[in-house]
Amino acid sequence: MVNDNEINEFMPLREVVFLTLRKSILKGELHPGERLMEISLANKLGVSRTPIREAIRMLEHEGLVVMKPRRGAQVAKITVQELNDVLEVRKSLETLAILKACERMTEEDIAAMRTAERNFEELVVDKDSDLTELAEADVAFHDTIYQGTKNRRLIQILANLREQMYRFRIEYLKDEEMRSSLVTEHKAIIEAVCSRDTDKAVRYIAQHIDNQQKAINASIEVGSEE
Amino acid sequence: MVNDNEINEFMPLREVVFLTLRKSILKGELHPGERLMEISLANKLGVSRTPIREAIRMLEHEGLVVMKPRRGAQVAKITVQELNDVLEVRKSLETLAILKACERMTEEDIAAMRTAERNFEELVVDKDSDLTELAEADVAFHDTIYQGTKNRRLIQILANLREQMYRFRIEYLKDEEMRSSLVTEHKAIIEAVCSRDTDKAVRYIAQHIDNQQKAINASIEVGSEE
DNA sequence: AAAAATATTACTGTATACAAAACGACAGGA
DNA sequence: TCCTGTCGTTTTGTATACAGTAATATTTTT
Repeated sequence: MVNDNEINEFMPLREVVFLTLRKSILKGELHPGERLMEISLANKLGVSRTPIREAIRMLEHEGLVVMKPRRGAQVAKITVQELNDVLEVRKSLETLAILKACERMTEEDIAAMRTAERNFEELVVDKDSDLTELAEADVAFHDTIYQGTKNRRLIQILANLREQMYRFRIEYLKDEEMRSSLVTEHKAIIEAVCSRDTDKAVRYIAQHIDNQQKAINASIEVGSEE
Repeated sequence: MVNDNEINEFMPLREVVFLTLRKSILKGELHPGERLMEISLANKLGVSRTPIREAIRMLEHEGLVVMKPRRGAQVAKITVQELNDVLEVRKSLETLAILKACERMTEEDIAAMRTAERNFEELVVDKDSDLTELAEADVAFHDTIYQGTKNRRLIQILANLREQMYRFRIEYLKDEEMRSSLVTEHKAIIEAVCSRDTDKAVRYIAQHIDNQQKAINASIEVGSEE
């Protein structure tokens, strides 16, 4: 069960387990509400319970699993309410981010942003590109903006908030029309940042998030099986 | 995520250890850079290494300790840069919070806010009140505002950001004058929220944070050993 | 046959045991 | 003196053992 995504042989097992479980949750292979049982996970991943438990502590603090006392961990279920809470915070912080990015992005940062956008666009044009790949490209684009803020804490929090919604982002990326409008929005954002036009940038990013919110809320019936 | 302040009989040891260690770090009993050695902690707290390790995983994700590979955990050192990063994010989110609090606070919420403010004021008036107590009262006041937002995620993130700065908050609370100006600012905020005057509220809270930032930066020489 | 009581299982929570890496001290050689 | 290699200690990382509890199955009683 090797999941050496990008990192070396000497990573502690708890990290490997953590990354493996997180990916499984985000990709939906582990369903919300599903119990994470230590022994079976340990067997499946070929490790002992100790690294499993430590990985679960990390996932717990990341909000991807919740603990039921004496019943162990289960994959966190996200309600519409919680999703909108996240989006409310995200909108505020994305606004802060684009503002600071306008101030602080270097020429190299901007070049990286353009490149990321082109990658995303290519995948959108290509009809039969993988959804996961597409999602990652979108993530990469936004990451270039986050990096441009030069604020480590902001980068970290935004990455975490995004993660909470990953499952649903994949959902709405299925919509063909949505994808091309994403490209348009990205380009508008790039232009605003390039000309250091903070007002415009803030407006575009707000719209971008609002559109996401609408799309996500539309694509959700969900909510509330215990 | 973990906010059970009630230490009952049935709380897992990892929680007890987590709370204990966190308090020690925040109160400065464990100094930045100090190593957290599992066996000695286990002996000191009268438990085995397992709950210690799980608590450390939680502290790690909370940002209060950092892991050095194969060297274990040490108390996180915070640089001026990081502090300002945190404050930048905090300012944005405190603004969001006061805005939503204006919208959503019930009469009970407002009553709780007033009560918390009175408690804080009493401690300020009392010349020989404990600094820790004072800090907790300030925390309690702001918590009433956070609660008023009805946004769980926002509450959680703000609480975490505040925690990162706790050590320095205690520092600047030592200043006599600072304390009374805090009372004034709190009262202004309360009035703004009561009259649902979002503009005023946002202005006051921004000023409140700015003052904190100035005070903290002034009270810091620090920065950069190792 | 239904409900209550009891045994059984399965899992978590905690402690302990073991392996291997990192650090420090000391000795020997250039 | 300085380098270097080895040994012993300390400490982490991981595995396993044990205890207690919640859930489930089974038996008993009515």
